[in-house]
Amino acid sequence: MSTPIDTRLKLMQTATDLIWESNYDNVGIAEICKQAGVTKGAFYHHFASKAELFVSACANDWDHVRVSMDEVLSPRHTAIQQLEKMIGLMLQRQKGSDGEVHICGCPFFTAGAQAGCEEVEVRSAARGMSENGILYHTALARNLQAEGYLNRTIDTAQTGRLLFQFVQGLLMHGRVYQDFSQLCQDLREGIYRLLDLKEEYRVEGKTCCGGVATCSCSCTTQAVTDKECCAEA
Amino acid sequence: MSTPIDTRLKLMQTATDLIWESNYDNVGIAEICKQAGVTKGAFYHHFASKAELFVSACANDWDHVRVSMDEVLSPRHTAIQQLEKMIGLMLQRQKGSDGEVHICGCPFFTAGAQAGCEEVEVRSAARGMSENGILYHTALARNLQAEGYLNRTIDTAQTGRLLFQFVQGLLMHGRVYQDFSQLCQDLREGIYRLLDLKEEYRVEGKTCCGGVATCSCSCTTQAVTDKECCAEA
DNA sequence: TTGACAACATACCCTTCGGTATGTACCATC
DNA sequence: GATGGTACATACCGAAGGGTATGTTGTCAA
Repeated sequence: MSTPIDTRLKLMQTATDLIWESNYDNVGIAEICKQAGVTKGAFYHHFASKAELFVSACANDWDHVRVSMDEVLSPRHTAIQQLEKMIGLMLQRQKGSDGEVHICGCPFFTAGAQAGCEEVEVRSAARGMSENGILYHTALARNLQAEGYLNRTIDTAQTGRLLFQFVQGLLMHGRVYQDFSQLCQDLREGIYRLLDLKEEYRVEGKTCCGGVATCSCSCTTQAVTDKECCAEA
Repeated sequence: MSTPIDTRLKLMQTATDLIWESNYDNVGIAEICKQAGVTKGAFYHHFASKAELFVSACANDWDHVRVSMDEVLSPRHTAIQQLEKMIGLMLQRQKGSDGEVHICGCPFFTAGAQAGCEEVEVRSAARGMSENGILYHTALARNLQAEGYLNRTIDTAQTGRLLFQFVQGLLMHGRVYQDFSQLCQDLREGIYRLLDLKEEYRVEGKTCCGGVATCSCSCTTQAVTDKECCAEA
């Protein structure tokens, strides 16, 4: 027997999944309810509106992502390890729970861009997610800078923005083309260039995730370097 | 008295404007007709569906943009002039006809990302627009490489993709934050880093378009360098 | 003059969607 | 065992959206 908490979580999770694969406007409450196996009555018992569901789903998703991100940026790792882990995390997110690759970008950022000029709550939530992302990218840039991995002194706040913006554009592009191999290569190359990472710390993207549509390697959050990640190759 | 061609053009132009400021799903045929000053009967006389209008509007918009882009990449200009002109063109596009700044990104790329997994015609048209954009960015990278403006030898096709993806991500971000000054700075800095442009050819973004919400300088397609652009400052 | 066709205009249809109103099963508390 | 609140389920509503059916007007060739 499911508890009210279960129902609420199931709705948020289902909404995240469906919106991720499509978009906020395209996903109806009816479909969310159907996929979640609950009725509209249950939905409106837990959420005042579709927008409120979205905001809650954002918060819920971020709660999970934040844990991974905090682990990635843990002081236990060197900055270069943090970078590799961050890249692994981004790629990992584009895989479904079944391991199949489906590049959908970030569900909430995408939705924020989608929502046009209306629905302030939705835009505000998406904006908050962006700010979170930029914060972590900025911290990563700062760490890399401090530990001497970069060729020149950079404005870390700006670099955080540049990294975030690039990654979002990349994922949007990947969403259209669904070429995971190219995504892997471009992600690495773009990040390296935006950071101006010293040559000796760069890893050739081509050696990793060389599959065309599905990725057979294990770029999980556990992977530290590309070589470790693709140790079996 | 307006001709049928006028009506058709007006519908495409209005659709472009409205979709640019909102998104494909959010803009209804009724509103497009209302803004264009025609009736639904006229609309469906010229277009079989909303999707067909979108595809036609894409083609129409690209016809205009292509002319500017060809001028920018004309062999009459040095590669560094081409780069500066390209940057100017991108920023120029974020201004309305009244000169007021409203960062909306690229209407068609955005729509492509928005359309979720449905509406193949729309996705296909948006994809075509991306390919056009990448083509021109690749050519620019090739020219810069050939004329010795870059620090290292790069894969120009990949660099074209990276530039395009970054710019799209940047504009999406700008769409949310509407900070034109930051957009100018980040656009320059990101492009310079992705290209690894030699230091002496880099222009400080801060000196240009320093306004917060509105840009008083004349970063038109005519501007060649930042200094020329902001000559009056 | 008339037939035909392009170029609309008006009214209407059907589906979908977000949201609501109301009913009900269950469970704890007094 | 009556009461009340939580957690739903069912049925329904009004608006909006894409699309259609049909009527009207102007033009032009035969």
